[in-house]
Amino acid sequence: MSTKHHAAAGPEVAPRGCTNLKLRQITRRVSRHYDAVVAPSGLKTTQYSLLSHVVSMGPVRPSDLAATMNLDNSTLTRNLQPLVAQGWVEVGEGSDARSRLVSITEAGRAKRAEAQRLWKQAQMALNQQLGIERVARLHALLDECLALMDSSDEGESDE
Amino acid sequence: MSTKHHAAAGPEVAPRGCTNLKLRQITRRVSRHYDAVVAPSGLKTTQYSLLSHVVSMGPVRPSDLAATMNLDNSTLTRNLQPLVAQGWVEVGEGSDARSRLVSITEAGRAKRAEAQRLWKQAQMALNQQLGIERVARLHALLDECLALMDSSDEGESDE
DNA sequence: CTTAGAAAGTTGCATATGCAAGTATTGCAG
DNA sequence: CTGCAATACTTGCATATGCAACTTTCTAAG
Repeated sequence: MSTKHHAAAGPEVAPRGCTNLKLRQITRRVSRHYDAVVAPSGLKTTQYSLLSHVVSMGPVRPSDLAATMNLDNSTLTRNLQPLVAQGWVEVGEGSDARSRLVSITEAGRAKRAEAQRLWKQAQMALNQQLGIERVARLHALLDECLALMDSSDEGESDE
Repeated sequence: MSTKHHAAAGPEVAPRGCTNLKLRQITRRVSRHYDAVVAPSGLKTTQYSLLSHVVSMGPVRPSDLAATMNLDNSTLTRNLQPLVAQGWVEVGEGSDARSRLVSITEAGRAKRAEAQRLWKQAQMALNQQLGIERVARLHALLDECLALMDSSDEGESDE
């Protein structure tokens, strides 16, 4: 026997190809699709996601926002800038002098609602193209993977 | 009927959440992992992928390389630059005066082999973390999605 | 009070990514 | 030969992304 145990239906064949490459490819594809559909609102989809998180998380500390979105703090700092420049979010003072609080503005809330309609179109078009059942399976699988990676990374570092 | 066909077990519940967001999140996570493992070779994983494609596609036209990798031509042009600067690939003249041909150098081939060992470690660590069976399912699903998006985009444009 | 560390963000540097517009070339109709 | 359209890249512009190093503040010892 080659690898080790295996139940009736699951021979443990190592998956072929590079997971990272496949993910990057499909992500580029999918992002281009969403970006094209959402573009009329003046938002990139990355900005739409960020704006949505600011809405749902209320006034929030940058580091919490970054952690939730799986973004590096420095990336978050910079991704906020175009949104601030457009007046869609505000970065105010936090509890300390070192902290900040990110919050949505009225204009931001409106822009987000506008973009949300377009987002929905993009999502529905994708569901159509891939088949709703397949998209559902994809979501489930991605959620599982994300959860597994989160739990593993908890006690990392070197020790 | 609502959408169309469906087998016994598939009630067509619209998937929740944003496919694009989920993909981007997991891709960031996974890329950071691969990048960390492959870093000692001096390559980012994007560069490793590109180098690998140049190896396997032999001397190749930039636009074919870009198409295969699902990259915009302009992105490809620029992604090649660091590799050229390091002497890992060469961009020579093509059949015409406007075309080019991208090819691997000896140093590039060696570097790719070096990075491949690290890549394999990264992939195995991921298989371990997520479970090999889940990774296999993910690959299969991503391949399906990519194929469906490819076929749909064929005759796009406006007409 | 003073000071070494921890905590929270920001900056410098390098790459990745795509769209629109620009540059060269080539192929073709007239 | 001319000129226009198609081809094949490249550039300009803006954003996204992360790591390492830096700045400012706060906290806890002494």
